Amino acid sequence: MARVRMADVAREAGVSVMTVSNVLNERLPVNEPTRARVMAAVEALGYEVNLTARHLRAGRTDTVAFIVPSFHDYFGEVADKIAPLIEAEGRHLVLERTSASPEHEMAALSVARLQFYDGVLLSVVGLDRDQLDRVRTSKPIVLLGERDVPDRFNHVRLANEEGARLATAHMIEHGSRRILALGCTFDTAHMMSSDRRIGWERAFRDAGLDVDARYVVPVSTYTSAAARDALRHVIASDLPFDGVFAVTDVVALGAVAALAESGLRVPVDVQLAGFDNIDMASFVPPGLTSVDANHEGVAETAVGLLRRQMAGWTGPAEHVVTPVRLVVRGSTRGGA
Amino acid sequence: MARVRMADVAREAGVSVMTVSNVLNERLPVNEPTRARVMAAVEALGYEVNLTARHLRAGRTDTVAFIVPSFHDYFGEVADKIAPLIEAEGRHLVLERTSASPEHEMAALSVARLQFYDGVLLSVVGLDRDQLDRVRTSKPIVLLGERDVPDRFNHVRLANEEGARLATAHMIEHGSRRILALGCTFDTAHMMSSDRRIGWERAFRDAGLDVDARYVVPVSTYTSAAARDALRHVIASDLPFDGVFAVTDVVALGAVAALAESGLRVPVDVQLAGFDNIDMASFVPPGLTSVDANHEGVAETAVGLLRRQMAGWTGPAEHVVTPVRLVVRGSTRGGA
DNA sequence: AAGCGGCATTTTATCGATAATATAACGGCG
DNA sequence: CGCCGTTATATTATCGATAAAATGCCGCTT
Repeated sequence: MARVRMADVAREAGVSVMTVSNVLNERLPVNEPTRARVMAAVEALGYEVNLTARHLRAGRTDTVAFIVPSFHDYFGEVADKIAPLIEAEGRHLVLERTSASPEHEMAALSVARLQFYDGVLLSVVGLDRDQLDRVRTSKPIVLLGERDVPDRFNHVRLANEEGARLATAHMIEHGSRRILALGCTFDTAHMMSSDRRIGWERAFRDAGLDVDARYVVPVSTYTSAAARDALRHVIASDLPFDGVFAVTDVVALGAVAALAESGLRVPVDVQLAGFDNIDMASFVPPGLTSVDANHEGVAETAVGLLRRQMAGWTGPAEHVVTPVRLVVRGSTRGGA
Repeated sequence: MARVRMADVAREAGVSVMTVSNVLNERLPVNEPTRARVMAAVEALGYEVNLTARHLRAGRTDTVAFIVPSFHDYFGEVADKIAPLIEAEGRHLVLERTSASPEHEMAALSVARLQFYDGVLLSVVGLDRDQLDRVRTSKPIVLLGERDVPDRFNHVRLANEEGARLATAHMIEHGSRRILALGCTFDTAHMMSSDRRIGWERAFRDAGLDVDARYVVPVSTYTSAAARDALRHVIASDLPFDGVFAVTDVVALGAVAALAESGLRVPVDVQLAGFDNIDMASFVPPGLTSVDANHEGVAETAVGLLRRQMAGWTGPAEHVVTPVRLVVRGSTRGGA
């Protein structure tokens, strides 16, 4: 592969290896004629630095990893927002995935893997506070996601509860009284969906209405297919409902399918709102009302914290909750 | 970071560094008592191997890169299919992105970056045959995508023309005569959209119908937003149409939005078919007829070719065209 | 009892770069 | 004219592992 070594360039240019290194890294000044000879040799031989050797010696990779549960949908979109921010600093971004399993997440955080990167952004889904606490590394890390995390980690998360409250309150305001919390759960092991359930509950309480636990409908996975199946069951069960708060837009899309096949009209018979405001939300008729998770803001905040850590900041970690806002579209009655 | 070195473990266990290495890599046999002492020392010190040093010495990273134009939608989904196949072999998969620019793609193929990986899967979008021909490396590489590539590279691509033909013929068969080719182009610089245009044309010819170039409607980017805008223009222009073949499902989703806002009913007034069969396609009412690009098959074929190359195969490269099939749903009249 | 083969372990050399330190060349100044 | 501080380049040591060769030890053969 990198058949040409720095030593070959040095020989070709009639200088020492260090001079070549100095020319390429602009560390120590090199006289112009020498410099030109070195550059010519580099060109002639097609030399490219061995990044692995540099890494071993210099301890730097100029690479940041974004470790996600899976590559598609939400995380792919966020990754596309993060990439330019990292590249603007002259670093590379690579994605790794964990399959959302705690073992894989721990493996990704193993000292061994971390060595490859100057910094790591980790979307935590499976690990709990204790497991995270066991991660001992001085590597710059910023955690993303809804789990509870140890104080010493920088952490960026969404205002889940507030977002769910906003969406639910909006549907209550426009006449719904029996709103399913699709994909929500009472299981506090999954913070995202239980936080959003709490927001859904609060909207009811705030409106002076009762909360009915039967309206919390979990899904087996956060996919459209599982959501569609879960909602089909509800429809078949005769539990009456006139609104659906879906825990994510992907789940909401499953709901759209189940509602359509049962002849339930959106938003006339059933109002529907999702969470994340992924691209798709504006295009699925009649437009999906969704809580904008502010990907861009999350990306900027997280990268900012990571940058600070990589620059050597040693102050206390920050725990940022980025604000959300409701984007109203045709799937609720306030929409166009 | 990796503060604990193999030498520390060796000292703790009272053996040489090589013995530790042999225990961990199971290269040479080690007596059980010694082996146990080493393992105990590893545990006690929390040692983890320095992968960078191993890479430098052993020339192996056990990591494969999938280099994509962008992280979201199609590529994210394919990546999720590829990951388990790579992991099944005990390797890691990482994603890098190129922003679809030729410079970035070349940079990704630079000798320097390639060193990090044992093999590379590259989705080619921007590079032409000549540029690819300039890539000189013996690193295992498999190219994915619709560009024309030099013979020496393994290459997997979809049956674009056939897929477009299938979708268009299906709509003709069910009564459409004026079918837009949304997102298609006459510009042969973009093979994917021109190949699909050719398939669209062939369906017309096969049916004994004339091809009208006005029905080829390009989009500025392959996004739903651009597609919606392009279709709005067509609707406003009074060019009559009764079918839309969208060059991708994402483009089709934009079409769904434009049709819905103009009150055009799918499939009664306008039939619609997309390409890729992404997850979303089954859930957007009334279900999007789409050409199944057979992600799974593409992933398996590509990984198979890569595996063979990484195992040392030196025979001629293969150029595989994976078959496609039409998945009929409610957006065309043959559907449920 | 000397010699030899096999196994467990250690020694040595190396992967390809960079940080720190050393040396050579040169010009200015008293 | 010789001493000294700069500047340019070269040497040396090192990052942390692994491949290959060397050593030491044991029992077994003859």
